[in-house]
Formats: sequence, C-alpha cells, structure tokens
Amino acid sequence: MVTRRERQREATREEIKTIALKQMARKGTAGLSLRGIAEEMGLTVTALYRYYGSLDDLITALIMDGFDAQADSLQAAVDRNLRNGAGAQLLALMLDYRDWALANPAVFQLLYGNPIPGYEAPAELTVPKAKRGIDIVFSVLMPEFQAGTLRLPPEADPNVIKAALADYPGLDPALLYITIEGRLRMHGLVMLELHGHLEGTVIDPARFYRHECECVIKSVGLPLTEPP
Amino acid sequence: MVTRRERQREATREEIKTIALKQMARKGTAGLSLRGIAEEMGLTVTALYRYYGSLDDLITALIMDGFDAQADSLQAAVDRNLRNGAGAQLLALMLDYRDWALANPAVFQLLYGNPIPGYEAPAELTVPKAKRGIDIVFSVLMPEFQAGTLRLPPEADPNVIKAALADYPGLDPALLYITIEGRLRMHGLVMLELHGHLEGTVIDPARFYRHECECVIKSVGLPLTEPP
DNA sequence: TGTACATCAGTGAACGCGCGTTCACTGATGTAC
DNA sequence: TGTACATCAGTGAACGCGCGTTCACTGATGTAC
Repeated sequence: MVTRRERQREATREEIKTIALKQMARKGTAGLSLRGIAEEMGLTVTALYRYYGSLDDLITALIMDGFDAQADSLQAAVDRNLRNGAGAQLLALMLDYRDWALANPAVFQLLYGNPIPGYEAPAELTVPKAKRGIDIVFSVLMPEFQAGTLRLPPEADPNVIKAALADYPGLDPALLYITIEGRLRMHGLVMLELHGHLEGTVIDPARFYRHECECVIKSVGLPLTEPP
Repeated sequence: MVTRRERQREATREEIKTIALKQMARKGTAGLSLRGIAEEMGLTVTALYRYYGSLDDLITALIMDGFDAQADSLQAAVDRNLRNGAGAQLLALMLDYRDWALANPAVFQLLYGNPIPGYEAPAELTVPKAKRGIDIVFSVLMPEFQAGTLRLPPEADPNVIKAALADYPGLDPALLYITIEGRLRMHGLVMLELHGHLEGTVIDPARFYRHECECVIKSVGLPLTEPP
C-alpha cells in the first residue's frame, strides 16, 4: 500500500531531479550542485540527503531517467507512424533524435558528452539502458530485413563489416551495420550543431539534417513514404 | 632582438601549456586548475599570473594551439600522400582525424566537447582557427572537383543542398556538401568511440572507421589508391 | 476516540577542501653610464 | 670594467567563494493500543 508520505516522498524525489535538469540546462552539466538545487527548492542542502545518498547518486538517477526519456521519445515517434511503413518510421525516429537533443541539450550532453569531472557512471546500470534505443531501431528494421527489402549501401564491404562488428546470435551483421551507420551520421551532425561547429557552413541545420536522414534511408533501399 | 630573458619567458609560457594539457588529459577538461599546474611546475600559483592574465586567458591559448595542432596534423597527413592522388590524400586526412583525436582526447574535447563551465570562448578568435581544417579539405578536393572527377552521392538532392548550405562566392555548394558530409561521419564515429558508446557493437573501431572513410570517398566518386 | 510512541522531513552549525585572484614583498638578472 | 639603477620572476599571506558531507537536533506526521 502506498501511503500519503510515500507519495509525497516520491514527488520530492522527482522535483529534485526536475530542478537539477533545469540547473544543468542553465549552467552546463558540470555546473550542477546540491546547494544550487536546495536553494531553488527553498530547502537546506542537508535535506536533499533524505532523498539521494550523494550527488553521484543523483547524477546516476538523472542518467537513467535520461536514457529512458530518450528511448520513450524515439518509440513514440515510431508509433506515430505505424501505418506509414518502415521508411517513414525510420525517418520519424531519426528526426526525433535531433529534436530531442535540441529540446534537452543538458540531458543529451549528460548522456553523450564529456563525463562530469568527479563522477564515474556505473556501467552495469548505464549500458543496458543505452541499449533500448538500439532495440527500437532493430524493431523497425528487422521485418524489412527478413523480407529482403533492406540492403547494404553499394560502397559497404560485407567482409569488413562482419569482422569489425560484434557477433550476436540471430542478428545479421548487415542489420547492425545499417543501424550504426545511421546512428553515427545522426550523432555527428547533432554534436556539431550543438557545439556551434556548423556555424558559417550549414545555414539551415534542420533541413540539412532531414536530407541526411533521407540519404541514409535511401542508401539502404527503403522507400520513403511521407508521414501524413 | 630576442634576449635570453624573452626566450626563457616564452619557454615557460609553453611549459605551462604543456602541463595544462597533461592535467586535462588526466582529470578532464573541467579538471584544469592554475593551482594544479603551479604545483606540478614547482611554482606558486601567483607566479603563473606573470604569464597568463587569468585562467580564461590560458584556456583560450590552449584552444588556439589545439586548432593549430590539429590542422598541422591533417596537413601533414595530406602532404605525406602528395604523389598518391586525391583519394589517398583524403583517406589519409580522414584517418588522421581519428588518430589525432585518440592521441589527444583532452584537446579534442576542449575543441569539440562540452564547454568548460565558467568559460566562454571568444568567437572572433576561435572561428577563423577552426576554418583551417576545412580549407585543407578544400585544397584536396578542389582540383578534382574542377576536373569533374568528383560527384555528389546518388541519394543527395542538389536543391536541398543549395538551400541548406551557406553561399560562398566561388565555392560550389556540392563541394561544401561533400566536405561536411565526410566531416560529420568522421565526427560522429570518433565522438561515439571516445565516450564508449561503441562498446558492445563495434569490436574493431579502427577498421570500422577506415571502412566508413572509404565508403565516403567511394560515394563521391574518387578512386582509392592505397598510400604506399 | 484518545494517548504514547516511533518514524520521518527538514534544520543549522560546522568541517575541510580546492579554487581564482589581490597585494605588498624579495632577490636575481639585465641595462646605462 | 665597475657601479647604480630599473626590470622582471617568483614568493607568501590572505580574501572570499562555493562545494559535498557529517552530525546532533527539532518538530510534524503517522501508527498501535
């Protein structure tokens, strides 16, 4: 049974995380501090220790939540296009990758940017969480792959791919390759944009990003049906 | 005329930067501190103020040097392949991008990763420096482009490219596109590798990266002659 | 329904740390005559 | 070549800041009888 106290407690835990994200958005991931959070909540620092054992515990919680939120967002983008075929689903997912990063730059940096100075993420928690995103891509591509609709880009060398990628039973290296290939092109563009390195060359990053996604999808042979 | 004192002074300035890089390599870009540098040099903190007006000044100097060092490294890679044709030159340059990042992860993060908390880079200094790398790519591709050897990848849409990219007089958007396209694919892979996000999927990052570079080069129509 | 006790949220003072930066200083190295 | 002075590298104490974390505490909210 969930008591009123337990509900209140959970709400405060959430509020702490929310305000932590707000502060990170303002001062960067490394600017996060328990004292800053406490002040904004109108509490003493020490009160926070009721809810998180240490600053590192809080950061870990933020990272876990971050991976979940990102995966939820990607999944929702796919779900919105269930009737539109794999190409449209994949495009929606790819576009969402950028949208989510731009909407949550602090969390994105927390997940994929420089680690926070004194902090080391516990890999046994963080790795499985990060895998969810990949699984979503697989779920979109797998049927196409089995139907033979999907193909490697003409430049790709199957032998190199097989040798360089991990070997999962039941998972064709080509499928993993296509996933990673898309991922790195999204990631590269988003990272460059987030840090201002597109300035002066790419005038319309949104359009360029979409073009990039469409190129990836076309290059693996999927038809591009527009989402409605 | 350069006096002994001036030489000594310049040497100390350099030593400070060297040790700063060493400390950043050990404790991350945000872990840099004047006190840490002073201790390692066997000086008092205050002595450092003879050489740099503030911590921010030092960071700016490190960034300037970083862009230069990276551009020098890229240029050297190209120069080592002057007799091998544009494809080989481009491949060497692309491989060097990763090699340099792995060899100098701290500087690479300083240039392309999260900004240091309290610090804001003066854009008027930093932007022209960053442009040097792009110019090197242009210098490799321009003759090929003018000779008509270079082509857009078949998936690319010239209209989108023209609309989304900056318009420089005398520079064809297609050339800029090819440059950026290569760049983002290198960058994405290097970033993912640096932060451990290839773990579990890409077993041999070096080989995978090289394959990626070769795909880019093939996709724009350049012949791939092996460097000797 | 009322009382006694346990549980829990939050307080406030304090500790020790590392940080950038200032200031007045000392002593060595150069320069001018 | 020798002396007087200016320049410069480096010192050491101090300031004020923000940080995570500890500890003993108070007072409110729940629970058991």
